Amino acid sequence: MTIYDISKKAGVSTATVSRVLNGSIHVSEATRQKVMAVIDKYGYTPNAFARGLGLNSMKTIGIMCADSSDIYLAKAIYYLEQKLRANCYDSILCCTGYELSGKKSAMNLLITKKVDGIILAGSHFLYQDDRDNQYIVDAAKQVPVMLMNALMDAPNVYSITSDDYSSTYEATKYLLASGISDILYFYNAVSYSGQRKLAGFREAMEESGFPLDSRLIQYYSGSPEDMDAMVEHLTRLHMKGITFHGILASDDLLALAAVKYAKQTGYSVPEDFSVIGYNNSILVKCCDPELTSIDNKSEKICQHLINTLMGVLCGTEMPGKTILAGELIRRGTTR
Amino acid sequence: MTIYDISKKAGVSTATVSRVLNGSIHVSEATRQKVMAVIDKYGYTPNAFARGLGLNSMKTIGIMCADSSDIYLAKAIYYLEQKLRANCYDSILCCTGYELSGKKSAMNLLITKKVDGIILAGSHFLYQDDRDNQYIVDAAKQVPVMLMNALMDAPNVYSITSDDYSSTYEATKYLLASGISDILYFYNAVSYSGQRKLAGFREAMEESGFPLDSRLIQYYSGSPEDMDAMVEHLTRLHMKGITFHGILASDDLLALAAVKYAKQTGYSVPEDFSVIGYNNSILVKCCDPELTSIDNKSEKICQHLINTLMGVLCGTEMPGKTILAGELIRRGTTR
DNA sequence: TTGAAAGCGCTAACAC
DNA sequence: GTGTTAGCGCTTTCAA
Repeated sequence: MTIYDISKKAGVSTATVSRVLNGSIHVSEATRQKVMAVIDKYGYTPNAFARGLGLNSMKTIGIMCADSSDIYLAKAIYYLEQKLRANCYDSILCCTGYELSGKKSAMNLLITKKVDGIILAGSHFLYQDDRDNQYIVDAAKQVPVMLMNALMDAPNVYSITSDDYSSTYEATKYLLASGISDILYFYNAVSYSGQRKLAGFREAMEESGFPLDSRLIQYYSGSPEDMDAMVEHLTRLHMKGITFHGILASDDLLALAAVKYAKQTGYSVPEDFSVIGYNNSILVKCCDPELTSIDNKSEKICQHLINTLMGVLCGTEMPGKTILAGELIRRGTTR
Repeated sequence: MTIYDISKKAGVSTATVSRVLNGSIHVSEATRQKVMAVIDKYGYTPNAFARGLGLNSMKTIGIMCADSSDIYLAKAIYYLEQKLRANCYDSILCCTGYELSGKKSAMNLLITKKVDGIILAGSHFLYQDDRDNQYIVDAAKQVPVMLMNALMDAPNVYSITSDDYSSTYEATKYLLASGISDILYFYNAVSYSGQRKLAGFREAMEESGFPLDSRLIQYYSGSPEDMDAMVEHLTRLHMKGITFHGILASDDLLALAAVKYAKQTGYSVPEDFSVIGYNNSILVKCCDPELTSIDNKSEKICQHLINTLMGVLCGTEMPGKTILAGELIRRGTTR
C-alpha cells in the first residue's frame, strides 16, 4: 500500500494525499475527508524511508552510553527517551562500552544512519587528551552533539551537567562540620565528572586546613558489580593501619560497600562512621541505615538537555553550557 | 556527497560504486582500489534512507520495554543491544510505560519506522484477556515479534522465557525442606511470568500438603521504588497477627524489603526468618546478609532470543517457544 | 485547491 | 567485470 494506491482509490493525486498526510492547510475539507476515509479503510501508513529520503531526517536521535545497565545511566536513558518521544522523536540506543574505539564506531554508525542529533549520556565520553575528543568535534560538524554530565567547548556541542565540584565540596564540608576530619574519598571513575568530584573534595579539605593524605584518596579499579572486591579494598587499607571515620563515595554502590566495610570492621553507622554516596539512586533505600547521598538531579538534567536539543534543531540559539546545582539528601549514614 | 559524485570522480558507474560499497565479488581489484581511494578521500558514507528505500530495511530492531530503568530490564536491554550490534543490527528503544495504550502506539510507531523485528522485553506485554493481546498478533503480521519472558501462541511470534513456574516451585520446596512452612508469597506484578511464579509457589505448597492461606499471598500495589511502603505492607500484616517465617518474593527489591521487615520486627535472618528473591540482580549484594535469589539466566535468554530472531530474519524455521531453566543461588538469607 | 512531474540516493536486473 | 536504467515511496515546486 503506497501513496499511489491511496491516490488512485481516492481519485486524487499523490500530491493531495501527501498534503492530507502532512496536515497542509491547502486542501479542501471535502477532499481531506475523502482521502482520510481511504487511508483509514486500508490502514495505510507512509513509508518512513521514502519520507526520510526526501526530508533527509527521520526524526531520530542517537543516544550513546557506555553501559545502559548502569543504574544511573539506565534512569537517565529512561528520562531521555520519554522526553524525546514527547517531542515526536525516536531514539536509537548504542551501548558503546568503555573503550574509545567502541565510541568512535558507534558515533560513525549513528551519523551514517542520519540521526538528527546525538546525546552522549555520561561523562565517560570525554578524555583528558584533547586528541581523543576529536571524534566528538568531528561528529558535531554533522549534527548537534549533546553532552550529559560533561563539559566541552566546541561548535555545535552542548553541555548540560550537574555541578559535581560544588556538590562534593558541600558534602565534604558537611562531614567536616559534623566532626569527622579523617575522610576517605572512594571513587572508581576518572571521567570528567569524576575529576570534578575529586577536585571538590580536595578543595574543601585544603580550605579547611586539613593536610591532604594521598592514602585517603582511593581509586577502586575492579568491576563495578563486585561489591566484595570494594569492601576488600577498604579492609586492606584498614589492615595497613590507615584510619578514617568517614567515606565520601563517587557513587552509591561504592557507598554501600563503605557501609558494609564499616559494619564489618565493628563501627556503628552513623555513630562512629559516616558515609555519603552519589546519585541518590534506588540503592539508598537498600542500605541500613538509609544512605545519605548527593542528588545530581538527573531528570532535571535530562529535561534541560532535551529542551536545548529541540531548540537547536529548530534553529534557535541555545546556551552551550548549562550547569545545574546538586543537593545533599541527608539520611541515616551521617549524623 | 552522493554515489553519483563518487562514481564521477572515480570514473566508473554508480553501479560499480554500489558494488564496492556492498562488497560484491564482481569487481576487479583494481577498480575496487580506485573507488575506495575516492570514497576515503572524501569521507563519503552512503545515505541510509536511500538504501532503506530500495532494500526496505534499515537493519534495525525495535525494543519495547515498559520502563528501561527497571534494574532487571536495563540489564536485558544491554544484552540485547550488544548482541544485536554483533549481528550488524541497530536497535530503537521504546519505553512504553505500563498502559496498554502506550504499548499499542509504540508498536505502531515501530512498524511505521519499518523495523525488521520487534522485541517485547518483559512479561508486562501479555494480558489475561486475549483481545488485549491482539496488538501483538497484528504486529506479527508485518514483522517477527519476539517475546522475552512471556509465552504466546501466534504465527510469527517467538517466545523465549525462563521457567518461572519451576523456579518458584523449587525455591518453595527448598524453604519447606529447611523447616519453614509458613511462607508468604510477596509479589507486585500480575504479568504472565508473575502468574507463572505464583502458580509454582501454589503447586509446591499444595503438593506438600500445606493448606493455602490466602492471607499469605500478598500483592503489593505501590510504587516499585518505594521500599518503605513495601516494608509497611508487611508490617501491617504482622500487626494483624498474620505470622510467617519465610518470604518468597517475585523480585529482589521486594525481597530486600522483606529482609528489612524481618530485621525491624526482631527476627534474625536467616536463623528465624528466610527470604528468597528473584532475578539475582546486583541488589543481592546490597543486602546484609546477602540475598538468596533465583537466577533466571537473563543473558542466556537474550542470547537465545537474538539467535532465534536472526534465524527468522534469514528465513530459517525456528522454534516458536524456548523455555530455559532458572537456578536458585543460595546465599545468606536462607539456611 | 489541485495535479503533473522532478527529484531524493541507492540497488539490482539486464545488457554488453 | 562494468555500465545503463528503472524503480523504491514520498515531498515539493510549478502550473493550471
